[in-house]
Amino acid sequence: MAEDYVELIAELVDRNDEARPVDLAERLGVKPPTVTKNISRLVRAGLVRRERYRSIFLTEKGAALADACRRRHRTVVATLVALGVDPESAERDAEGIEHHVSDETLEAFERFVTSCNCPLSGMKRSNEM
Amino acid sequence: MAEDYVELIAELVDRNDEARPVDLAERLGVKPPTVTKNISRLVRAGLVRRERYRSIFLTEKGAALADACRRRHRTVVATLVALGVDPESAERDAEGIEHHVSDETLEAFERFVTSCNCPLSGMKRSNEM
DNA sequence: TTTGAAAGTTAGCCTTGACTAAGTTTTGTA
DNA sequence: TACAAAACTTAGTCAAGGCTAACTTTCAAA
Repeated sequence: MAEDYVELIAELVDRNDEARPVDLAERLGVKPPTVTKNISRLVRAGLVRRERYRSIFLTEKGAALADACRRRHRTVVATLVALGVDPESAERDAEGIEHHVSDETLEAFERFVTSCNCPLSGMKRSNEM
Repeated sequence: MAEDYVELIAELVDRNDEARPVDLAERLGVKPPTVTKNISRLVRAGLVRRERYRSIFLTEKGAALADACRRRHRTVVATLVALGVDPESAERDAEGIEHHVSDETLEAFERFVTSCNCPLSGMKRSNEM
């Protein structure tokens, strides 16, 4: 849960200079009270800071986690695409897959996408039957 | 949850001709009461049948789900290995990843592992730097 | 054949992550 | 500037999935 939240908060702050609970709720497909409750957990975990009725921002620790998550997310998406998955499905599946990718597997993914010199469509052509 | 259970029940029945709660608990890393409760949910879902104090077996519906899960599991593991992940990590990561692999992504994985004619070590050699 | 240990179940509790309903604060606009 | 709508929070509920403690059933060995 924490990973999805900090990843999205980082994205929203990048884009809008703030992360509002209402936008988090919309993007995560949950209702605002759920966001309030989960943000409280992230505050307790030292990942975000917040003032009541105000937007949410990452702490340094939260920002570090978000960076790692976003990097891993991009690697998973790139790997799926390189394997021939269309970008929309890749994006959707990566959302779930990324939380189960160990450091070791992530490194293998990185080696793989780096070794294909075709950043977006990947090895598609050479893997098709 | 259901997928992990039916997959494991199928494996245990294959190996021992029955799936005992105590073995399920051990393999899933949970306590026996947790298994009892979850098996009740699977009975409600029509995936397994059970008599009190007896072993657990899959219904036809459960067996079909188990087959699909085991096939998908093998494909995910094979894909990770082909990507250069060592077999132990691949097995571990697949356990979590498999639940987030859509049909479309699964097909891409199948095309990929089929296109490498090296079933176990995969494209490792050609992907190494 | 009895009996004790192993296996299984029940009851009750906890946390997580979702929800609705209802209240409070903020904010844009008339 | 006042006030209605939007945003946010609080309170209370629920299901899933975990646990321990305590009870019942099964089974094997003496």
